[in-house]
Amino acid sequence: MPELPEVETIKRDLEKIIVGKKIVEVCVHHPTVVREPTVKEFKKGLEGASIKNVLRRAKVLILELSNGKSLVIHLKMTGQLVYPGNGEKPRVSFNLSNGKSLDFNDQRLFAELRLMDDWKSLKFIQGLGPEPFDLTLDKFKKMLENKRTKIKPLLMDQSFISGIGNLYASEILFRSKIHPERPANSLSDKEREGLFKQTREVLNDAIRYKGSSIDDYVRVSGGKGNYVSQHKIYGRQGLPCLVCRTLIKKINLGGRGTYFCSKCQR
DNA sequence: AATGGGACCTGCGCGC
DNA sequence: TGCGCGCAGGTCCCAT
Repeated sequence: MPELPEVETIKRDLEKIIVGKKIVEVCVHHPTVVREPTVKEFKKGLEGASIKNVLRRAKVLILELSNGKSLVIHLKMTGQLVYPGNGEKPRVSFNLSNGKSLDFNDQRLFAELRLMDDWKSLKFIQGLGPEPFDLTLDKFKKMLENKRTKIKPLLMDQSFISGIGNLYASEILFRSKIHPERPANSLSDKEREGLFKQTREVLNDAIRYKGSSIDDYVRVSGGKGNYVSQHKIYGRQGLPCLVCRTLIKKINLGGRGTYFCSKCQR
């Protein structure tokens, strides 16, 4: 579930809290989440290092360490980073020199932790499309040309544009008044411009509200993100559209729940 | 090339 | 009350 706004929120929270702190001990309670290298090497490479810098690329968090290595964290759907640890048994805990711990939780064990020499060499990172905020309108328009794919799965395609997932794709398309099944290359100039604008606006607003706390997403403090109060379409199937009162539909698109208003979105 | 499905997981809510 | 099932979605992988 954590998409760009949630991961960006965690990044900004972490930046304030853990930069400059030293990791004294790493406890791996569930080895499944450590994907690279071995658990032993993972611990060895982290213990004694301090955190120099926190970065975000797409939905991925990167903690750059004083020893030149990087801790790469993909939260997937249910991953959480909580500081200070709240006593619930985490999958992995990073004990810091101040006696507190940064806890990594992940109910469904989809998340991935990696300790790497060069995070940019990770295949997933290499395959990523541009960050939404790095794009210009012209570039974005060109990207949509010759794409016959349905627009919603395309927005969620990380090799096309990075950071947008199921929730924000629905919100962006509703506000752009574009039907999620429209072929990308069928969008008019005006629609492409609107889509570009709404993409930035929705993601920016969501960051301002500190993300959407549905399912497992919490901030590093354990607090919630408040963008759910601004949702107009996601999760509202059967309820009246906030603009025209038409009942909101839910369909399956690319295996994902897709919410839209059949009157507002054409 | 694009699309569809299954796999990975677990907890929750639903129907019976 | 309890059980089994489907669903939730990020990403990879395979088949068509």
